[in-house]
Amino acid sequence: MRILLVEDDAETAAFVARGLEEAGHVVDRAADGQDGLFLATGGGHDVMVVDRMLPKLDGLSMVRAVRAAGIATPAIFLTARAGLGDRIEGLEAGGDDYLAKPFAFAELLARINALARRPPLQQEITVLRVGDLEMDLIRRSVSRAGKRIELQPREFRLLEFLMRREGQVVTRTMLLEGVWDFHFDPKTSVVETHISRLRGKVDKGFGQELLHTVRGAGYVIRADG
Amino acid sequence: MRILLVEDDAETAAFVARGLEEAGHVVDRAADGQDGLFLATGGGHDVMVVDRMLPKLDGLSMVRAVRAAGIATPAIFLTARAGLGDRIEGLEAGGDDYLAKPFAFAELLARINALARRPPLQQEITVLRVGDLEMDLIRRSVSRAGKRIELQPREFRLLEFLMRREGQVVTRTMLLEGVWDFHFDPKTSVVETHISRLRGKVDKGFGQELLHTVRGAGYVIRADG
DNA sequence: AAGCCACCGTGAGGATCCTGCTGGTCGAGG
DNA sequence: CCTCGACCAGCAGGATCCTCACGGTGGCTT
Repeated sequence: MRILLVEDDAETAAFVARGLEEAGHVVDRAADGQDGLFLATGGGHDVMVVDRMLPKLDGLSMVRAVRAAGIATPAIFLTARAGLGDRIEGLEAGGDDYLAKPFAFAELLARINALARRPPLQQEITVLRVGDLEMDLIRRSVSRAGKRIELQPREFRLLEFLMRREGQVVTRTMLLEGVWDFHFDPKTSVVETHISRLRGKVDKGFGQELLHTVRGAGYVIRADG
Repeated sequence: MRILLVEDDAETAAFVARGLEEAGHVVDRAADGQDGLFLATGGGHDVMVVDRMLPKLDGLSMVRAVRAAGIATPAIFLTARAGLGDRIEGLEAGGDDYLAKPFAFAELLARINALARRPPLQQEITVLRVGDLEMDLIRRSVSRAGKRIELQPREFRLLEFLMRREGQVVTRTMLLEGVWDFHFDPKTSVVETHISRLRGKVDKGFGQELLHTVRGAGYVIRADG
């Protein structure tokens, strides 16, 4: 999930960002309302987490402006104050939820999940399968033909990205954005290197190959020939 | 889709161009506004992606000039700055959209599709069919009578070009421009060679032939006799 | 605080694959 | 039967990709 975090206090921002990333989300950050507005209007976020007090453009106005731009991304406000009046103001501005600092991180996560309208744990996809390859997202474990495979964090993200798009060709650019969060060309063979490592663990020694390269385009994971 | 990219920073240009090409588009590049204007007035582009800051002729002026020349090709501006004023200026100059650097490439792609007035993702044509031959543009896969066919990048583009024009005679010149991006006659039999290879994979072994030669004119793909 | 270790990106070298060209052959049309 | 366009197998240059070893970094332990 892609989350926009707009928070000026560096410490809080770092804490929240880290927590969200550990939970497997991609986090875009902005330190003031103006930057936040711009990133938000770019769209593509599933949720935005916005501090109410921000330099340049306060959180309330920011979300109002985002809504005016026709963006419906759900918003959660963070605030030092916790009065009822504040809450009403926030909702009127187009916010969807409200959290008073200091807050329990777990609660933020829960609300984010709720807002993104994900069935809370019930129907959620927790196991990806491609052929005899299995990935359990909760246990963070991977196995093929019943045999456990140890993956590094980056390798895991890479494989997850591919498996979620089984059968589709995934371009290098998509991988750099989705797995590395690079928005530029590193001009090195990062992707190839990790694909190679992944192959060593996932394909080598098992009869059928699952990771296929599509020259000039990218990679696919696929069970059939 | 044919896209004109006008960007002076070589790295950014390379990254964007590569991403677009991976996504199956044809990219024409210019490094300054003057060249950009020249290429744009040539027409034939579906979208142009223009940096605002360019040598010789800035992006804004360039697009204004293109519009003055009666070319309506939709334009997307790229910019380092992110102010609202800039956005307005851009729209006034005849730009259709606006993207602040650094931007997520996926977003650029989405906006390009939006501007080209493509049905947004839902109704998009992703599968081409001619007789029992099928091409899935997202999966980049081709199959005939249910049997998977492996195609090289150039072969894929060639077949796609033909299938999009089912029943129409496609001339050698059209192919050279649309598939090879050649704007001159190579005076060799590139086209014939690739048609031949394509036949070997697509027609050979299946009863009915789909690729037909039209002597002195070009080629057609057609299911019936 | 120092040292160790896991993880990851870098860059080079080499393997592999793709593709355009050549030139001989085929076959349609006149 | 002749001519010209089309076909296609084989080849080589070059682009792309794979793999490996190395070193930096940051986290963790002692």
